[in-house]
Amino acid sequence: MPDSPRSDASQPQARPQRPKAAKPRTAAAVTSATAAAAELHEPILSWYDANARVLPWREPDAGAWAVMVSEFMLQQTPVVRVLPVYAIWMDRWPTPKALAAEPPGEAVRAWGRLGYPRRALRLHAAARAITDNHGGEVPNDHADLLALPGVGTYTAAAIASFAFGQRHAVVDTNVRRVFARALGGDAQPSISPTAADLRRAEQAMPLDAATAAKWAVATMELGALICTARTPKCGHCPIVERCAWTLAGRPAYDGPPRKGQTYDGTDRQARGRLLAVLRDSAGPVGKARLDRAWPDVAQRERALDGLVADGLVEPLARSRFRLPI
DNA sequence: CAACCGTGGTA
DNA sequence: TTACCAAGGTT
Repeated sequence: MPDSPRSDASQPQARPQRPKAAKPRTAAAVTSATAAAAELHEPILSWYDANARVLPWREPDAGAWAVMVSEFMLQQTPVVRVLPVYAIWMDRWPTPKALAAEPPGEAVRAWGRLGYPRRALRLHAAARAITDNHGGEVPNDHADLLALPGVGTYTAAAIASFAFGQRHAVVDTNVRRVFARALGGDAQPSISPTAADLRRAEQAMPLDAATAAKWAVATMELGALICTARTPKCGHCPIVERCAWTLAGRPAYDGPPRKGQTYDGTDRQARGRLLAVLRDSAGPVGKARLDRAWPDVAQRERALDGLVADGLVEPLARSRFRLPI
């Protein structure tokens, strides 16, 4: 069932071949990296048992759809803001079929102010794909998951791991940061995910599928609660004694500057304002209403065109607009 | 592959 | 107050 490469140190010859020509690595180096990571397993798994947050999508009876919905909502959005929207969403659409039966605009409306509303559109499209191609059941195969709209490397691995107990490297920003510090000795991970991040996570995984699945959620939780980006709570960290960054004296971040994302006055903000008008209106809206939502004409038109092109807004006759049906 | 895509909380 | 950050994906 698990389709991730196995790293069986007892059989160096059987090292998984990597089609994309990674740097050649000796069996000894692989064994060494795996062994170092293995010492982190017990402390992190025990810490998770004692400190995991109670979240609705982690309940034993939550199901794969619950996991999938939560993963979409949690893409770039904090847990506390997801919780209320998630509850309403699951109450209204407890299955992929239920969501698939509604127009995409209803998904966009229910998405509320979670941000990145294209995620709502993609989740709706994924629900229809699941209904059409998978009998209404969230697929358990990694490749099938990856083929769904809005499901990338991380989300496919997360659903396969959290919902189906499979062995996959689940590499999000939390995990990248935990490993960058504990194994790499760096204050922060690289700006964007790298192949090295994935390789490191694969080597660090426990071999047993069930343990690997728990390891995946545990390392994420550690990054979310203890090994945080700004002021990590190293005093409460279960692996502080083995953390390469701590052992190095916690040197400051010295990499390239992180891209500061401004928001005020951007097209993104303009799109958000326009879409908010449509979300808050039961039916179609006249152009004049949208004109009032953003002062700059050129930017407003560009934003509206973009929303229409993305399928988030549907143009009607006589300069009227609505959420897509 | 760099740029784009929302929103709100916090140090 | 400004800047950074939050369970990424797509083009």
